[in-house]
Amino acid sequence: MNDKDPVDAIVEQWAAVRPDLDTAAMEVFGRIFRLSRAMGDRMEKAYAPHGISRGEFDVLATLRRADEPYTLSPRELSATLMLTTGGMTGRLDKLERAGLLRRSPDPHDRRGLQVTLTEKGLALIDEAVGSGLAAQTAALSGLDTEQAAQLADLLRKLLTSTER
Amino acid sequence: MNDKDPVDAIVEQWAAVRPDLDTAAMEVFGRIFRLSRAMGDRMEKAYAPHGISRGEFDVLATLRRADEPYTLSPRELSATLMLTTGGMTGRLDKLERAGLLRRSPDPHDRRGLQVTLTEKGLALIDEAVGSGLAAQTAALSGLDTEQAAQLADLLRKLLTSTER
DNA sequence: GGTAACTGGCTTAGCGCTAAGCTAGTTACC
DNA sequence: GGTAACTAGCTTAGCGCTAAGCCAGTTACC
Repeated sequence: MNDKDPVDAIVEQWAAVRPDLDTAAMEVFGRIFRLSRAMGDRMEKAYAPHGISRGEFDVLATLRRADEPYTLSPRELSATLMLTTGGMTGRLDKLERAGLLRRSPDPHDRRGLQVTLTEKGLALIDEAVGSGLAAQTAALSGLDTEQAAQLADLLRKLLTSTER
Repeated sequence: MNDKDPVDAIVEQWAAVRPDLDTAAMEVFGRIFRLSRAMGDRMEKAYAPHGISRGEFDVLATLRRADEPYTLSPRELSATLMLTTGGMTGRLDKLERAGLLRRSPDPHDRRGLQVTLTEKGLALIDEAVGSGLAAQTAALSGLDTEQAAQLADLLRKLLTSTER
């Protein structure tokens, strides 16, 4: 079963002091937690040279995926990024100050805003997304193509079954 | 290939606006990020009835796994939990105030401390760990035993190849 | 045995988030 | 057409973390 990893060590410790526990699920989620944290740190480092944080990347990337004219409302952004509106206000403030996006009034609803990528924001995200994907691809290189596909499939199954 | 999930949707959007990008690694890490966040929220809810947060659970669980006499130094705790010493000071303060652990001087090193689980802390963690594992087991129930084992194996491989 | 480098735990400032509440503007309904 | 319920975005207080720096105590080395 390959080398032991930190999660195996924890599972063994539990087995020693609490042999009654069923730790099977920990073998999956314990690793997901650790991978998420480790990879999150790497993404942060991958984006840092572009002058943005991971959270800010997510905002720019969401606008980029919206395609021309790269416009969404703060509400749409906070919904897709699972962020409170207060948190989104802060991110937009920083990105607007950096000249990467622009807030303008929504012509159809005077309560609302339109958030649009600037030229500078578009150029930056188009570079940064490459750095991020490269970091992820490198981290995945320990698995061959078939294993990676199998892993993605199992994770999709777990995600859809969990999100309900 | 099963149902589409949110990560599939994002991958498709990227393919539409930036068909040059290789998004294969995103299929793995995008799901790991989402699962980690969703499951993290659930763990928080699983521990809340016991009056502790997830971070506090981790401290108590690490002491519990240390076995009798359930004692470690703040330094050891912050190292295994990948936390700065400042962050650990805060967690220990809260848990000590709640009577779940005790700080006492290290007899061999007057700079150091020994952190020990109290009776109350031991009783609490022994209950809470069951709630946490139950939540994880429930979340994993969408996969059969073989799929779960296969997923755990692939994640172990990814984790060990990544942590270097 | 005295000094320099290091280590353990704590404190502080700063960051990014949430939860709750606010105001301005919109929708539904009688 | 007037009121009640709702919605968009922002503000504030509070939380938990990190990074940096501090002091007391320990180790290494000449």
